[in-house]
This record gives sequence, structure tokens and C-alpha cells, in this order.
Amino acid sequence: MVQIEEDEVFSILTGKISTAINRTFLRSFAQEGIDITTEQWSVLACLWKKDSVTQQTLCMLTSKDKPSMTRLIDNLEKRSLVQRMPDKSDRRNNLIHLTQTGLALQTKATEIVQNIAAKTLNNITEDEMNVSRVVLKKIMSNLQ
Amino acid sequence: MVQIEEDEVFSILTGKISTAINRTFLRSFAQEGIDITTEQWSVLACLWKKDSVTQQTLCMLTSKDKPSMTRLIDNLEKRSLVQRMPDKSDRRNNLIHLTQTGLALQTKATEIVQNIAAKTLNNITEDEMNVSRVVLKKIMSNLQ
DNA sequence: TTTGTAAGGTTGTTTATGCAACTATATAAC
DNA sequence: GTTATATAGTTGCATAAACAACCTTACAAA
Repeated sequence: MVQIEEDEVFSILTGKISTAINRTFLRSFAQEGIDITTEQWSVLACLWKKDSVTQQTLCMLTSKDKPSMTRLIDNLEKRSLVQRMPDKSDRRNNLIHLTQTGLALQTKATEIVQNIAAKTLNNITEDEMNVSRVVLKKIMSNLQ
Repeated sequence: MVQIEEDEVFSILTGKISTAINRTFLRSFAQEGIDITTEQWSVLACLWKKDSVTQQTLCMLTSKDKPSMTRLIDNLEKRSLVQRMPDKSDRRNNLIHLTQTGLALQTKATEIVQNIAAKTLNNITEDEMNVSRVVLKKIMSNLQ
């Protein structure tokens, strides 16, 4: 049984680390003249792997709920990065399709994200990384 | 040098884990009839340790910026959990003071948080936990 | 004493989350 | 075929984050 120290619980629960990462992320993107948020990037990253999927699919891939996805897509459409397309085989679906602009962002954005990741994970050893992977998986499964 | 796999970067950057924890947190509190958010709790938790501190102090303790804190305190005041008090020695300051209601929440809230933490960290060994602590510290310092 | 500057807070705008309630389409049961 | 139910997506409301711009009070330098 793990002894839980209040301070570390505090740090994790309050999302200190995730908001710090998010802040870094936003600033790096802004600095490079890319006007998207972390969340918008997370959707684009899915589409760069596989384009033209339903909003529901994107919800599952990003662990966001339907209303959040609706508004994320709204904002991505405002920036002309994606476009909602009707699905002929099932009219309930929107197929989210990358525009040329959205597609063109991939290289630069991916590079920026890799840099952030490298900076964030600096000094962390391979062993520490492997343990962390296990821990993260356990936590995710503990939370369902 | 750590090899960074895109999937795990993705999971961390998108805050999948922190939002999952946050969701669990909100639901547990709601279930027990406590109507506060994770962020509001994080402020209360500071005050339970040391009452009557400035908003700026709370900002530093919770890693939030001034506007966020202003609105958090607004919402905590709405719920009558804290009260802004003038600081006679420096009129720029607000001293944030726990009300009786805010103080009374401590025991139950702390118990709920401990339960969430225990559930979240279930199955994680002492060794894994120790490595994780180190990794979290390194990440925080990498992000300043 | 006046002026400049720093520090503590607040407000406005945009984006995002959670939840509940809603519409529209599809599908299964009768 | 009609009804019931499930699925996809949208909208409304409250809360929170980031950033910039702002007001007020304190304090130091001239």
C-alpha cells in the first residue's frame, strides 16, 4: 500500500503540471506564429494520422466529450483548418476533413511539439521513463 | 537521451490524465453533496493549512495567475466559503479568510480526496511511486 | 513633495471543460 | 409500418485558463 503524501496529491490533483505543460505549449506555438491551442492541436494530430473521421471518433481518441468536440471543431473551422463534411452512408455523422491549411501545419507543429517534449523530459533517464509509462497506464486504468 | 514516442507525448500533452482525474474529483465531490470544483478545493486546501493570506500568496501556492485567482475567490465567496478582508497594514492586499462553512468542509473534503488518491494510485508499488516523484520534480523544474 | 515605478487586484475577451437537455437520424422489436 | 431506443451532434449554463489592459496603493528617488 502506497503512502500518499498530501503535497504530491495536491500537486497532481490541482493539475499544476498539466497546466504548466499547457502554458509552455501555448507559448511555443504563439512564438512560432501558429495560432492554435493545445486542444485544437490534439484534434489535428488525430486527423494527421487518419483524416475524415466522425466527431465521435475524435472524442474517443482525445478523451473529450461531445460538446467539447463540437466547439473544438467550430473553432478549427473558424481558422479554416478543418471542414465538416456530410457522410452519405449515415447522415447523423459529420466527417471531419483537413483543409490544405490544416494539412500544411503538420510538419512545423510536429517539430514544435517534439521540442517541447524533449525540453520537458530533459534529464529523465530511460529507466525512469519506463517506470513512468507503467504508472501512467495504471492510473488511467484505475480511473477507467 | 530519452526516445519520445508520439503516443505518450500525445497523452500527456493533451492532459488526458489530468482531465480524467479532474472528472473523478468533481463527481466524487458532487456525489457527497459538496458543491465545489477541483480548483476551488485547491484554494481551500491552502487556507486550511494557513488562513488569512493574500490572493497573491494563493496564486503562488496553486500556480495560478492573478485573474484566475480573482475569479476563484469570487466563486468561493458566492458559496460563502471564504471572505475577502481588508489588510490594515497594506491596503492593496485582500486577506482571504475562511468562513465557518469553509472551515467545516475540511474533514469531509480531505477524506474524499484521500479516497480518490488511493483509488487513483491503486496497484502502484512503492518503488514506482518513488521514481514517479523524481520524474514529476524533474518535469516541473524543466518547465521552470 | 512630486514623480516614477512596482505590487496587488480586477475586468474583458477568447477558448475550453462538465453536465443536462435537446434535435435528427438510424435501427431493432412489435 | 409503427414504436421504442440508441447514436451523432448541438445548445445552454456555470466554471476555469491565458493574456492584455486597467485601477489602486505603496514606496523610493529626486
